[in-house]
Amino acid sequence: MELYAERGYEQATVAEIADRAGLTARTFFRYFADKREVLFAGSDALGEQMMLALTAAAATDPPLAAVAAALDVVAELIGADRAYSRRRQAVIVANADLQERELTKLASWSRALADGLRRRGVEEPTASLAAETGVAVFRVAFERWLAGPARRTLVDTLHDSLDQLRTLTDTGTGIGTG
Amino acid sequence: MELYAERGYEQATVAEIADRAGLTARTFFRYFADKREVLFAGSDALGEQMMLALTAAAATDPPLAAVAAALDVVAELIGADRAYSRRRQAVIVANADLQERELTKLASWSRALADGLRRRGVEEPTASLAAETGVAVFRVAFERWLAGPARRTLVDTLHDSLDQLRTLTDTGTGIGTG
DNA sequence: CGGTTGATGTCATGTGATGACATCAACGCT
DNA sequence: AGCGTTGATGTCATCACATGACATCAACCG
Repeated sequence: MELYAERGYEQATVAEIADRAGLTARTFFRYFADKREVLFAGSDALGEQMMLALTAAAATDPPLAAVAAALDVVAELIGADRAYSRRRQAVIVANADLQERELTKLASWSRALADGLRRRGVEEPTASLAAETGVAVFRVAFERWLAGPARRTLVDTLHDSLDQLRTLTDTGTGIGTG
Repeated sequence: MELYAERGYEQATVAEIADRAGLTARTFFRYFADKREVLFAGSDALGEQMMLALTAAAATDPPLAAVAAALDVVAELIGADRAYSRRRQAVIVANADLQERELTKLASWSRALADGLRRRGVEEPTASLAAETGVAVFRVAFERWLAGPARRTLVDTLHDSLDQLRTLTDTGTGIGTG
């Protein structure tokens, strides 16, 4: 992340990154599937914690509540270091390739959540809908958390966004409500 | 798409693709930013139609209704040729790089929708929330449309999914409703 | 001490992507 | 007809990402 921040993602060559870490480029590619992945390796561990929280949620929780509980854990973990998230996000926002990878990681969370919901007996398309929606809300909350004041926690921001989602759907989609 | 379907995305070299089109690889890269983009060039035009529909929606429509109206147009356009969508999706699903690109296209729709909503006077985070949620619902509807029976239209599937979203949020997130 | 294993390095290679420059056809103008 | 401009395409050179094949070396174990 140092090099990506210093000279930009595209300018930083894999050889340089590996060099700074005291390795060769070949070794870099043994640890990371590609040049981007070095910034996203942590996402997988985060996703695992998320899934633990999902399975731990009460079986009686409605789908979106279970998803919310899972995302809460992610929010707690990520929310612990806002400065780091801001640095990292600055690097990602500056490059389209990195944004693509981030979307992929979030999509994998969504898929995992939907799988988890189905294992809890939630039918399709409810499971996918709850998972996709939950991640969408998380994405918005995360951005607002980074943009907003430091005192506001990510967890709180996430809860707010979930509330606002309810308001949004209650107001109506103009379909089926007449 | 022929070559990608025949031998897989990774096996098809740009030189071959260009060759089949009677061009050189250099020319290919003048028309498409990268090897993937050739499959997604149409998305931009689709996004423009979507935005036209958004601005055409009644000013009194609540945010999610306006987004729904915009996505309706997309659903009509895409829904016109299910066979094509299935072929295309088969190619995309078979390769991670292509899936990444599709996610960014959808993300760009989401960004455009949020912008459009803000121009209509919708505040943040409502605008982003409505846009992200709408696209999330569209994504689910699209997948279900491809998987389901041919008689079911994409527009109908999208409406169903929007209804189910309301059910989902009404059931509660377990936060703020006690 | 010899052999196995895992991590790393070296080398070769293919492909995606891009800049610099050349070519050529179409077109408008005199 | 002849000329110059413009846009599309081709050629060439080059770089960086990515990966397979093989070599090396240290740690560890029986």
